[in-house]
Amino acid sequence: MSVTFRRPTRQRAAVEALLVSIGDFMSAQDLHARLRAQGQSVGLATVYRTLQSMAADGDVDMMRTSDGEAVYRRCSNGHHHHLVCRNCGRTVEVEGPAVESWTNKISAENGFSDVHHTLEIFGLCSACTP
Amino acid sequence: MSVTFRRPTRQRAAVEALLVSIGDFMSAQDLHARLRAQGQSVGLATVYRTLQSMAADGDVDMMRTSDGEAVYRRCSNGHHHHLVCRNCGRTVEVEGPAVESWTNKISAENGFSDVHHTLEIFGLCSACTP
DNA sequence: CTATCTTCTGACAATGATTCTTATTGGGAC
DNA sequence: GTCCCAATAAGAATCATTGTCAGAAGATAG
Ligand SMILES: [Zn+2]
Ligand SMILES: [Zn+2]
Ligand SMILES: [Zn+2]
Ligand SMILES: [Zn+2]
Repeated sequence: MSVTFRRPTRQRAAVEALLVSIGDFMSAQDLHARLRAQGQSVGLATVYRTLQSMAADGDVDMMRTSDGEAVYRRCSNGHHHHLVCRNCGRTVEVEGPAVESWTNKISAENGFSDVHHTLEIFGLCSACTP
Repeated sequence: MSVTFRRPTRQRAAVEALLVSIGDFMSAQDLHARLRAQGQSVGLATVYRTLQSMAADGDVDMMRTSDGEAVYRRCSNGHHHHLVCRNCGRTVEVEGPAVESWTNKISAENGFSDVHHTLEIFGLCSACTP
């Protein structure tokens, strides 16, 4: 597992700190706007590059909203999935050993190797259920 | 189950026929280019609208590639997922009753209602394994 | 500390998928 | 045929994301 070295820079620290303080999924555009709003000057391209590297290093989790926009969140380590409220955006991390073994089994049965998967559940949380 | 009525138009028929003949995932842009190439004149926006309505009606299946582009495929009916070769694009439809019940259970446990989910598995098919 | 090498950054241009706008067309019910 | 309204075409507009490239700032050796 080669985790490329990253230089500790003001910008990287700012993005990470903001993600920690937010604790929820947020798009690169939003993060950039918030950094601007709090006076921190960080370029938009830098926010994108930083998030991509953090995601590659496994420091943040990336998912795509239903309309294709990438959103990032500071996550607990380890493989997991999300249960997302499509109304208020509240997110719950979930784990499913059964799902993991199923994907492995189905992959092997079909001769696929080096697999990974994406799984997201969308619905209405209790607070948003009418 | 309200399935809105759709007018049978030349364009809609052309998109559907092409999807059937291809039998694989394809982006709106690609479909449009192919229609053009075979002499059929169909507007790009029309291809988008048609695909969206077909997806809404459950006539085609939509998924997003890792870079966020939407791709569509004429699929067998019923809920299922895909095992996709990240090298050659070969796709296998898979079903997982265990996964379905797991998502329902986990949703209920967390007070979520009206849920749906996305699940895709990516890997290397046997032909593409080195 | 200074020189130097390398990576990171910022401003802005460029890309590319998707949607919007508006005038026009063509199913389909009568 | 005639009328109504959804469907379409063409192109402009939107908007997230990426590319460019010169300059800034860590790291490292001397
Ligand atoms: Zn909610
Ligand atoms: Zn998983
Ligand atoms: Zn393959
Ligand atoms: Zn499913």
